[in-house]
Amino acid sequence: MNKKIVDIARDLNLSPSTISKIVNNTGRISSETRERVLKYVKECGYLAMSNARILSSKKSWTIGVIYSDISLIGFEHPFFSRIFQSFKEYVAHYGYDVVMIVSKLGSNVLTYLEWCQIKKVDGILIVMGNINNPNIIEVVNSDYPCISTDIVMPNLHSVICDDYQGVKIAIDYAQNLGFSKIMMVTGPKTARSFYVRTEFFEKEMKLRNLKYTQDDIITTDGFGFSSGYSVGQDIAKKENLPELIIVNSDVIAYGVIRGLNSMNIDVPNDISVIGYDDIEFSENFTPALTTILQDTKMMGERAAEELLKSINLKLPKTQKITYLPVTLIERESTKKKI
Amino acid sequence: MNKKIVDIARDLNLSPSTISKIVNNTGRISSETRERVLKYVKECGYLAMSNARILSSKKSWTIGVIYSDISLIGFEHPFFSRIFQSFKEYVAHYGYDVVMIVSKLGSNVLTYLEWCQIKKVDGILIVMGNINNPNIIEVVNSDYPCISTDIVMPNLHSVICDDYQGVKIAIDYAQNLGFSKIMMVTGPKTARSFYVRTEFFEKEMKLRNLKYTQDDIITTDGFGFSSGYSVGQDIAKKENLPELIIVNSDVIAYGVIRGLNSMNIDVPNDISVIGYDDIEFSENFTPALTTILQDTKMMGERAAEELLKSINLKLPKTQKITYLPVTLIERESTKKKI
DNA sequence: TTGTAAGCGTTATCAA
DNA sequence: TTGATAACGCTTACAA
Repeated sequence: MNKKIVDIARDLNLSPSTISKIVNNTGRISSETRERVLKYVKECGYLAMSNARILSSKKSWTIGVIYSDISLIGFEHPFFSRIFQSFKEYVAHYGYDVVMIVSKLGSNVLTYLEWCQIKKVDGILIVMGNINNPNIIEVVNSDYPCISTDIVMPNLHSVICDDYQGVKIAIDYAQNLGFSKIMMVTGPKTARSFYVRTEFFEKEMKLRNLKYTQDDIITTDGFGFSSGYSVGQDIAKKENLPELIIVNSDVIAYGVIRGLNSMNIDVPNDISVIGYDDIEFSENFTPALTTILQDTKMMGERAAEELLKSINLKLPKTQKITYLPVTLIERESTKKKI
Repeated sequence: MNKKIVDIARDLNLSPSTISKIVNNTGRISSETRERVLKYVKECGYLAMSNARILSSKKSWTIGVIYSDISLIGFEHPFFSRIFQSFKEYVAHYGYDVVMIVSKLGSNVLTYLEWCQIKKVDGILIVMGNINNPNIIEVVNSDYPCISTDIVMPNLHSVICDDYQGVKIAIDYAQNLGFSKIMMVTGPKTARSFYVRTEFFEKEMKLRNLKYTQDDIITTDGFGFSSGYSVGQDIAKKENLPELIIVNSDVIAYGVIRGLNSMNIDVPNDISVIGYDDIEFSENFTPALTTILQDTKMMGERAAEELLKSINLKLPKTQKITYLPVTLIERESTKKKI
């Protein structure tokens, strides 16, 4: 059996509180006994039991993670899982554990907030969520520090990529290629990013005096390949084909391209396509996908940094958005106008 | 502030222990007071604090997860993240939380075992790991119930797909297509599955009197696309081309195919290729990849089921392997011999 | 600088 | 069937 704090206190002829202070680097202790204790602690491999610590202190060193709120997309989504991965590594470095928040625990159904309460989490990461979910709203408006890498709402700090910049870059690039007939294909507007990018698209097209109609902005009915596929086929049927399509998700872009192909339209020779995200596979797709890279590693780290900051500072909650830059990765699905 | 167990005991003129018994469904209580308590508990939304429970009881209702043991592959790997996802859902149903095990927590570096001890986990899931990692070995040989969905070693129960069946199915299929010149490309042999599949390949080829040499089994130097790519190019240079290649990972198979393509060899017209895993993208690759499907959802669920079983039964640890069936998904990277 | 003692919120063991 | 009471292992005022 491992020694407990009382054991090592007894062994050293000191009191448990002294040990505690030394181990936690708190209070004033003579460097003499500090060293003596530290040495012995190392020898015994003494480690404080997590639950006892949490029970008797305010901090739990635990961060709850809301992930699969939208059941349509789970852990397998490479975009979000990379954010999570990088977040986890960052906070671990500062001593935090990461626990998945679930809403049904055994027989009782818990709200996210209830779960956070019984676990006494120090903070919450919303990797992705649904702004209409009452559970999410409740958590965001609670006293728990929260950070989001997806949704944006009042009282919430979000770390997201700059969608306006992304859209601008894409259109810039399209123009440099010599195109003016540009379309946008977006995913379900219930997702914030899909929604705002169409707004920005319209704004920028107007600013640049590029013609477009509402028919040039198509919303898919889902997040996957097949949704893109049927949209690709629809586009192929238009009398007036676009020169370039900006698709707001790589996965959907794959579908659009294949849908186009199925109607004998070649990418990039007939139409150029730009994706969004730069997930791992885009490099290996045929044609390799030109796309807007969102740096998921940076998102995770930045979210972690901001969350830890607000845990330590305990500031009042307000809405805040931290924008991260995006970059265009040029590959083979786009081609200069000839 | 939420009520604690003493509060609701006082309110109801009962003792905390009685409340505890009722909430935990333990001990004998008159159905009269049971109902009264349950009603009031629901009203107040009383929920027991997790840490206090863990401290005073044996169980933590927590399962530790070892994931990124091999730093080369992280959460973004769709194969493993899906297993994790399905595992998590299963155990949540039985009241278990899932925490990521990390080896550096703040300033001190912990072994996996130490981490499990301070967290008092009830069991451990090894989603993927390295059998040579002393941390893993220590955990597996400890008293903690463990389950693995990847590695196989003494004292460990593993839930994995039947690699022998997979290889057999692949060769069966190749023969049905009319081929006998079959190669295998495998990933680094440090990964169990990559290793055993080559063993099974040799065994089956012999059994069927199919000719092959050691040159027909190629090991890549990595897990990714590019490793496959260079192998694909190497194969293209052979004087005696194979008719079909079994590649033990979809991702590597993508690379092999593109490497072949780069040397003007078409798949499937010149050579057929079978992958392994059936990750999400294989359907959308060009050509759509014929592959051996490993049912990750089932793996996660089965692993969860087996782990909970051994948590509850506390049997002595022995090596055990639960094999799950695989199936071949026929797509466009393979073609009948003409 | 160190020690005492009272919590933290449950569960578990006995008694009643 | 219910209730005292002692753990569980640590932190933290406060006292010495």
